[in-house]
Amino acid sequence: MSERKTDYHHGDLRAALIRAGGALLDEGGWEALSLRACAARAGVSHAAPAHHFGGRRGLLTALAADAFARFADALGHARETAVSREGEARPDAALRAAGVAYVRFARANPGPFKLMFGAADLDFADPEFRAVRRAAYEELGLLVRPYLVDPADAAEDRRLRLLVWSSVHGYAHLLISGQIDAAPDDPAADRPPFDLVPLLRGD
Amino acid sequence: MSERKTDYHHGDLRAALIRAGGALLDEGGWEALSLRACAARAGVSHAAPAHHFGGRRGLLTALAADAFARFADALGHARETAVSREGEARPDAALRAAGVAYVRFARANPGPFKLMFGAADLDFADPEFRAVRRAAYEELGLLVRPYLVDPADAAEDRRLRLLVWSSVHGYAHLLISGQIDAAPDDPAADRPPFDLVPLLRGD
DNA sequence: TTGAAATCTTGACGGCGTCAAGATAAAGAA
DNA sequence: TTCTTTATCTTGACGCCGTCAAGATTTCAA
Repeated sequence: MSERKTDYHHGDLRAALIRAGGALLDEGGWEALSLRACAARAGVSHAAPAHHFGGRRGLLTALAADAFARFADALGHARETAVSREGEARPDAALRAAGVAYVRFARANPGPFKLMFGAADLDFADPEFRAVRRAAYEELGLLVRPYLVDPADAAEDRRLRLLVWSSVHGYAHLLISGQIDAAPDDPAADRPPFDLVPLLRGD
Repeated sequence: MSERKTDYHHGDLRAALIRAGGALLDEGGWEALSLRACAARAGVSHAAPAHHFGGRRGLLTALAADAFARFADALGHARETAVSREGEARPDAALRAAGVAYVRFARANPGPFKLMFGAADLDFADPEFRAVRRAAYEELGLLVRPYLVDPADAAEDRRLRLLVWSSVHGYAHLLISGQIDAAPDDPAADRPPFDLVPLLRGD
């Protein structure tokens, strides 16, 4: 349970606190995450986390950055390993697979997901947080690129990213917010109730 | 400032607390809303709000219900007063107007909006909360109905509601979550970067 | 070896949600 | 009217919280 090795100089306390915070995030969401509980789980004094993260805001931002990295990884993995089924173009398969991966991540990790997008007054100026958010946005760009009529048209690029992002994110967010009645363990709900491909081709 | 009339039996303390809570919601969001601050603003003792709402959860649920009612009103008003422009069908105008109204409400009332959809472990069993949420969902049904191929097809009905709801909600939520860089006072951002009409007709 | 810096602890402060007990006003019964 | 009951609101206390200052301990560089 306790991760400390000695009374002083834990060695890797920052990582241990991230792990402890992640566990608390999964259990009670970010609203219920306290620095003191996080410290207790890591086996250190109540004020230790503030030293590494500046305060609760800093810890939440670090946890959100960690979640964003895993999120971008999940999207990237889905895009790369997507297999085209009979007559399905490769970009179409990648897009659909990423959409499912997006929803699946949100459902499997509601705590981190709500933290990432719940606007818990995170520190948007934090360099690491900026970097992982940018990585996720570029994953989106890779998915949309094949559908651009003019790959150099930045406005079209932005519009297509927003279209696919908004629709998938909206479904995922409504789902985990309890607005849509779906069995929590029903894998069929992982698939958005609309097809992303015609949404992009339709213009 | 103080809304009380006498030391005891305020008379309409519940409504006064809703007003005070709404103001706090606009100022600092639901995360920063405390029963004690709400009580202080209404000019009553620190434990008074708990008596009327059971606790913080009850107050937040009541505030969310209040916000949902105003939200449904905004959508309904947009739908009813939508004017068709040269050659535009009436349902198309209503749908587009409601989409703009949805985003506009979210941007103008980020505090209530995040409370409504932020899944702040509200009391989803509360009768009033259930009623206003249902009213909003039925507003959505009125917008989508004209596009149903078979008005009796419940599955299609649900699918179209989810499509338009997801896309507009996703855009609105990404916007107020700071994920999309847009000037907070830019009215052009009220309009989703996609047209809802072909999204519904496209199938 | 020694001084400085980084790491973590200890203790305290006010604010918070919640509960129990009490005070006061309103409403109903006689 | 007076008495009793009920609803409303206050007071006080409890433990948990984030944060800060000060101290203790370890590491590291000079």
